[in-house]
Amino acid sequence: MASVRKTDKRIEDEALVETPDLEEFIGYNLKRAYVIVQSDFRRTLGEDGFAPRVFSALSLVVQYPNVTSSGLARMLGIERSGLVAIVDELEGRGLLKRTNVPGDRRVQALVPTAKGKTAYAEARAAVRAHEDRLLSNLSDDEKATLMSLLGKIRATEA
Amino acid sequence: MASVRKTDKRIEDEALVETPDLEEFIGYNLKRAYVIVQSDFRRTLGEDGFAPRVFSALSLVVQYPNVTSSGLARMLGIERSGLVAIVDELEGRGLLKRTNVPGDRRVQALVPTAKGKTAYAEARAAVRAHEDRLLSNLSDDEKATLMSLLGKIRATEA
DNA sequence: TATTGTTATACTCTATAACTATA
DNA sequence: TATAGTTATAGAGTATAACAATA
Repeated sequence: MASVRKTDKRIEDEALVETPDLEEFIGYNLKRAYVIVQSDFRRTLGEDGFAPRVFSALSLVVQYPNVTSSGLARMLGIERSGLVAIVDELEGRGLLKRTNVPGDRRVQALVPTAKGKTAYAEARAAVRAHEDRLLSNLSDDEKATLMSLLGKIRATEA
Repeated sequence: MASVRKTDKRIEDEALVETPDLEEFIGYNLKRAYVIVQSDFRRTLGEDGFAPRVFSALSLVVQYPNVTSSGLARMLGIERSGLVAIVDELEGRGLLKRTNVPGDRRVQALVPTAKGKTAYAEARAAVRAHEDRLLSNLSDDEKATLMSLLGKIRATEA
């Protein structure tokens, strides 16, 4: 039964190690924290809500109208082949349109629709609410410090 | 050509937005930072090195000898079915052994081999070197602050 | 030659559900 | 009934390589 386990050899061994090595690594802590935030994001936005990467893409399209898929890929730090499914989903939902660019027929400018702008404003509010609620045990100062330190890590990127 | 792009409409639009909404979200910054650290981890440990989750599992097996797969799953926050491939790899490399536990024949205690302990010590040193190098633009104080803030996020977990 | 968007493909990580052998 | 380990399976997310159209 379960109560026996609390006193058996395996758990006694655990008690001998105060802090596992693992907890000393930034990478491990970063991942565990990221998983928590991401899964709360998905839970909050729900089945029919945006996945994080789709939300990110929509955000950039609304803020940078006429951005291209390749531009989006660069900003998001992923390969441009990965943008196809994301843009397909957003276009399929009627939130943006692929439009031709006069002067370069290779390129498709991504333009948010009115519906897309509205949907983004609502989703942004939902995401803000999710982070405010989930991270309510961090003060505004702590959040700002965290952002700044994460920014320092991001600044190491090649 | 590329130089034209710097003055076309798409990039002019970008200049109008100082800071994209995206950058205000903890989740987004957490993910970007995590991707950087994780990919440097993999690059540093190399083709035949441990993947992050395999390193994590080995670390816990070395520090908690006789831990079970289910125990590992709980500590790592993943489903126990996911441990099978990880433990298979570590056992296949001769770094741990699945051993029977007298008194409960359902359970397999995971015991690190001598080779496993050595391999872990070396990998741990490599991971520490990777983080020290990658995060050299953060002071020790900043790293400690970051850990503490990530710990606050982890503390929100159900 | 180089770039854009795209397709095909594969790999990693993870989850869910069900099975078996035990308890 | 419940738990440990396992299998089968599926779904994200991502990458690489190649292609057609265009520059």
